[in-house]
Amino acid sequence: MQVTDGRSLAAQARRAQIVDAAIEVIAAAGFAQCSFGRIAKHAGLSSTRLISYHFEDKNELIQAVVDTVLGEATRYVQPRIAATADRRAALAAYITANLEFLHDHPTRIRALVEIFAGARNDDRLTTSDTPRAVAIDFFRAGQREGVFRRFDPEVMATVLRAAIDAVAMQPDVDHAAYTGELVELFDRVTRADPAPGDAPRLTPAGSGDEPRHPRRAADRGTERTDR
Amino acid sequence: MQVTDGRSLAAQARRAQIVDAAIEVIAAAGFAQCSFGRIAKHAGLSSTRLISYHFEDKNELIQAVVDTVLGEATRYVQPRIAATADRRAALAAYITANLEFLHDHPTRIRALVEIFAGARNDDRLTTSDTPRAVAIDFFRAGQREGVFRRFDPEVMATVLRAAIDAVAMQPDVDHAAYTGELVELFDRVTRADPAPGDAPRLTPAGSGDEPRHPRRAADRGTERTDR
Amino acid sequence: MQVTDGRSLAAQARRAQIVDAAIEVIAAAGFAQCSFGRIAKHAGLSSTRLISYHFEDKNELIQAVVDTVLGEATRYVQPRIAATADRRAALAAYITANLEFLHDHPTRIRALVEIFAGARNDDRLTTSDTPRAVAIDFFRAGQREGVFRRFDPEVMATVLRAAIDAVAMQPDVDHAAYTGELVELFDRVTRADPAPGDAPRLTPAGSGDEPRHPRRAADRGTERTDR
Amino acid sequence: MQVTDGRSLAAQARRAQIVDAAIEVIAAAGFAQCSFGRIAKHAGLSSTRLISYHFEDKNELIQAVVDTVLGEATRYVQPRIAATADRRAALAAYITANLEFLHDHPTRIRALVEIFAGARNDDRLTTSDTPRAVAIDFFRAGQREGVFRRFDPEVMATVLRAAIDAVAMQPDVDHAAYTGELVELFDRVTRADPAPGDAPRLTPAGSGDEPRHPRRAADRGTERTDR
DNA sequence: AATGAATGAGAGTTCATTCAT
DNA sequence: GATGAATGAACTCTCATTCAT
Repeated sequence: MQVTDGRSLAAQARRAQIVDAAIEVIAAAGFAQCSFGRIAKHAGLSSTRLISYHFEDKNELIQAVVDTVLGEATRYVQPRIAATADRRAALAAYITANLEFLHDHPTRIRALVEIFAGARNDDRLTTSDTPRAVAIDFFRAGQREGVFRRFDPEVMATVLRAAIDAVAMQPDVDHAAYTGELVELFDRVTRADPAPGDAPRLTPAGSGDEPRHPRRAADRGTERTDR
Repeated sequence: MQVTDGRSLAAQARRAQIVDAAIEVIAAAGFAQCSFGRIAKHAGLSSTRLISYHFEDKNELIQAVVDTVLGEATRYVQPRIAATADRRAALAAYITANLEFLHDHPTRIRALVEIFAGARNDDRLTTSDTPRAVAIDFFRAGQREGVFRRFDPEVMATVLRAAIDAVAMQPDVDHAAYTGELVELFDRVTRADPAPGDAPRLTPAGSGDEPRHPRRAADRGTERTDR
Repeated sequence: MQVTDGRSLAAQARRAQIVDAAIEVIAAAGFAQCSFGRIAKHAGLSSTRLISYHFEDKNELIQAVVDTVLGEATRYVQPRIAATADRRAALAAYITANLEFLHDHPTRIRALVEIFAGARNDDRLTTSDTPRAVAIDFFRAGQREGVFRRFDPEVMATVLRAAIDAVAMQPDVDHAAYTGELVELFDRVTRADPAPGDAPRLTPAGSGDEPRHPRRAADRGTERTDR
Repeated sequence: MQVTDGRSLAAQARRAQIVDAAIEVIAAAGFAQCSFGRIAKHAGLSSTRLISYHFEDKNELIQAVVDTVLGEATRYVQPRIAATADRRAALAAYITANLEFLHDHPTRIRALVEIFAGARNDDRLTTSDTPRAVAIDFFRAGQREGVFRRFDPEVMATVLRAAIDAVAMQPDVDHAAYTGELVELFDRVTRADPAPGDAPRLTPAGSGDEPRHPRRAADRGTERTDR
């Protein structure tokens, strides 16, 4: 009976199975319809009792879904941002990676958005270090460096997250097209106004042209996390 | 028993009362918690029977909520758009009016967003002439006129609506600040790139400077509706 | 649809039926076993839903049981006390009437005692004007009049109520014997010590010998209520 | 693995730990809420399995609680009674010792009372030699000796136990005051009526004045046990 | 136009217990 | 001696809806 995080391997596997079933139910039928009964049926469990055995209550299950998907997304996005060399490339990479992950795992992200849309404050979901907060810090840093123009970082973060989340709920999406458009859009709207006769255009994410304001090591920690 | 739309005045008043109660419940507790029981209690009705008496089923009630709020918003926004003289001013007016209405009637818009976030396709909500569709047409027209640059109108419409709806769910919002930021943001990102030595900047909504491409009458009908 | 207390006659009858069934279940099986399911089965109802239709929740049902039985007991005991002419006779009448009611309606009182023994403070049972409080006031008044000796009224009230309630839970009780014994016991222990050469003995309740300290009208209100 | 009563020392310790946890849960939350789950959580056990491992079923656990507390109380009370020289002093000592133990171990006695109030006959609690039975024998013996007047020993025993148990459930009790009052009360109500010109008053427990009817050795065994 | 009464289905949660090891 | 996994039954409560007036 090997134990890793205070739970046996068997228990971890069961929890993962239940979490996966919950994700699929939420993505397919919505947060409101995500009952233990539906999850049990979807996962092929004999009774709902197995769910309440492995999770303290429904909140803990939903929290596990959030933590799982958020963790997966972070592990996907973070290295791609770390690989960039400047703010504008990092912003492009952030959008690109988010939409790629969303393209590869549409149900998981849709479940996440459903939960955030459907859960109330009294459900006590803990989303420490929310993606929006991370984005705000990122924009602030870029403004200090002079890479970004003077906009309200909170507003911009709200719009950025709203735009990405909206894609998750859109039924038939051309992800490549959306990616290009959003990268262009947010580059246009964040970059510092060029000095006359100087018009650097952002090339698509990953092209790796030299940044004018290379990111300092000190900033690295800030944008590691994403939604 | 005077009749206007197939319903007596008394019945219309009752329906309005119930719709208002539903709006308040949804805005306060979320779409998921919006049961007949809650609505009845909130409205001070002795039983839920009164609700199912005036509405065929829950879908019809929710549909009535959507139609009511959407109608109110349209009647608020549309004249403010019609009063503008060019596309860019119209876009600014659209954003401004939306956020103004949202500021004046936060619960009503929040209820709307909750419904759209929480309702599923199988709930058969008919949102003919959706705000997003209107926005798409608007952007297309602006591109034909040469006022807007070449972006994907569907993506832009998605982002525009997502940004506005996000404000509705934000807890403590400085509406004036958000308005200014969003107007600036969407002007920046939609306007055609200036020819060299030519840089018209959008002045705040309502300033009424002469448009370069006056809107044609033929377009008028299209953007009348909003969210 | 005649209405008396905000409820139709039919609803009142249903509630009474359910309350009666609850009383019988509690008396027979204990407070802990008093589930909606048991009550429904005992009352011959098709589902528990009928119970939760007529009562807001389980607390309200239990509260209704308490109010019902307490009301019945009060209506039985109070006139018998009012008919007495002095404190000592009133005390005897109080005990006698309590045990008589208990003899005639053993299940109802047993249900009451079960509830008070089994319910916790967080169940929010409101027993304003508790029998113990009434007894305390009664003893205090008797002491002021000089009829009762100097004992702690709170302790005496606790013992008096405990003694009566204990009878309710005793399986095979000779009520007549218990009545005589308790009357004698509490008379002995409460009456003022006689002056030398003066030994008034209490004759059994209802014998109607002249009291030394006739109760004043002003006191009448105090001992109206019983458990 | 040393064995004393058919169980190893380790097993005995575990059982004692579980019994203690059960006592605390019952005293704090009531008999109805005393589930294996609550006990396990309170005792810091990882699962309820440990409880059902050490106890055949719930009845055995509750029986163990009763035996434990009853044994403790007996070991506390019995010597204090044995140290007295006559019936009336013994009665005073009985009350005094009971309330002292109750004062020192309020949760344990409260748990006991909760169990007796909440448990049903079908729970098969064996309380051989119940405190009430002991008290009956005690009163009978005192009557034979002429120390106690002619009352019904069963009624008196019921009242005595009810009075003591009631103190256990009273929230904020002045134990010293209650002790004095109860001693005085039960002395008054049990003692033989004095012959004219002869008025022996009971002095507080332990004063050790010579009894008129010294207890015979044959009675000693009877009143050893208490509740 | 309005209402009371009733209902079956399903929600999450708790329960003591059994089967393994 | 101790434990994890699993389970069926029962719990209170909420749901939208139907049948009567």
